[in-house]
Amino acid sequence: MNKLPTNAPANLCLPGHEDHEVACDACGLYGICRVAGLDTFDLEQLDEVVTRRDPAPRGQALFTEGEPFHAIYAIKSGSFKATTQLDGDTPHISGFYFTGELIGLDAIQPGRYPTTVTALEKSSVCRLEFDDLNKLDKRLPEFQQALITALSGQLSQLQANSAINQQIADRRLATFLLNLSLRFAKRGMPAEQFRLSMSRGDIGNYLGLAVETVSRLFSRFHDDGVLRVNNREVEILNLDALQQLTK
Amino acid sequence: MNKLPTNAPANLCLPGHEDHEVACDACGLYGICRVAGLDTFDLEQLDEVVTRRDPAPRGQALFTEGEPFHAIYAIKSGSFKATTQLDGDTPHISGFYFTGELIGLDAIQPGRYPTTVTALEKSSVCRLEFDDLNKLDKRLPEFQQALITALSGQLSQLQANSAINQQIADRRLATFLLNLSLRFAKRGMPAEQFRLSMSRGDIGNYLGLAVETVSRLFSRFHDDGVLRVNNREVEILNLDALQQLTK
DNA sequence: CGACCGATTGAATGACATCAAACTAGGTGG
DNA sequence: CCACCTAGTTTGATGTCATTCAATCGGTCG
Repeated sequence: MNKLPTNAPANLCLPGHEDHEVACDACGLYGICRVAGLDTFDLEQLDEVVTRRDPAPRGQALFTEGEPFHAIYAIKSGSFKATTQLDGDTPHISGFYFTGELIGLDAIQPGRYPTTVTALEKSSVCRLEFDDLNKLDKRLPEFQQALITALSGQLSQLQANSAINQQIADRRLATFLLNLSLRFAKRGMPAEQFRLSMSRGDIGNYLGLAVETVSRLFSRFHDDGVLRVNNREVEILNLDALQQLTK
Repeated sequence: MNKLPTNAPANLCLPGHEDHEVACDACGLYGICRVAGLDTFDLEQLDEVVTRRDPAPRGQALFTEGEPFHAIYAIKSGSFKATTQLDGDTPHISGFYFTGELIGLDAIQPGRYPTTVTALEKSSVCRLEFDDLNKLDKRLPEFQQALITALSGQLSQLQANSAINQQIADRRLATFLLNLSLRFAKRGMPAEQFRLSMSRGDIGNYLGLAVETVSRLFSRFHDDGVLRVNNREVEILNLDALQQLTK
């Protein structure tokens, strides 16, 4: 199996028309776009496979749980949450997606989207229609290799995050914050200062903690000098201490 | 992209030399073996890509955390646990693998195995060496498609299992047991009666609960008529009640 | 400016961890 | 084959920590 070069020459595949957008070479679809022939600035070929959508406002759903799979998405700007409505109960948040990350890979095999994915803020995405992939023809193996890379990466990241099952609330929130920090850094954003696009309620739901507990933990981390927290603005002041909490 | 037929004609790829082994058409590697040309009983071609290993005794490691990725494995018989040794702390169990399932898919992208995987009982595996895949040549796209299917399936299953983060212990254990039941059923084994190959300690570690709590829950489920529990032997008596507990 | 939603903080209840001890099963060696 | 030993499991009593209920504060939008 051919290995995909991890550091290929940077090349824009689509011009950004929005501020704070991730450049294509820092995007989870990059390897895929590149393979699809989108690294040459040929808009005609481009439109056949990847389409750029109008920005989605906060709360808008990209797709809904149970909907037939048709496309995967890459986030150009903004962020999303994935929820499952297990029966008539309150929905459960199974994950968050940020700028540069891929959405929908977990829908390929089941053939249906297992979650509803909604925008946490005004967000824009690139959309890769799966039915159009036959147009790739000879480049299919390369494309598949890029897809396998992305899939395996998501799988390992999800596994690594399973320490979040730990019983102590400190540990869960610390793990969560470090995970966010790592993902931001991976896309070239500051690792130690960021804005949470999700509410305390969302964080609590995701971590299996009460809203009040999350709030209290933020306050305690703040008082202990680990974080500087101002509403949704977070700055990591003591990285070591935060990492120590995850152990 | 070509769709892989989900119900292909059954064909053994390797003769079982051990009791209780899963048949190849119920194995996670089946789609992959089939594509690799192993559905014809050609042992010479077979040996180039998939190798059958001697049964591993309980406690033996298939590979170790951090080891360079070289192969994926399919379980012919037995079961395994995946652990991460986060720093010098006690190891954390991130998942279990059972007969017919694939191990190592999460190592492709990082290029290293993110966990140590050890046998919970005497177990045998088929091993697919990744370096040998160039021998597949023209069948590579088919193989890749099978791999993508397997990866996406694992990803969606892992996501679906995230409800295990919920705070109530009842819910966690019920979710865990139903997940096991589903996975056994998928391989043609009885869904309502099975033997746990892992200890109470392992279950507690995985779910983020104390051993004593796990034991108490089993006792309570037993007393409530939801389960019949005798040491590691489990029988689900009231499926509805168990499903109700997960909500 | 007032209403509403999200975030914070306090006090009381309840659930799970911890400590401790008895019991069981499986395996080993005499 | 049996006695023993060890690891695993179960059960009880106590303490701790997170949830729950409740009230207040702050920011945003109409």
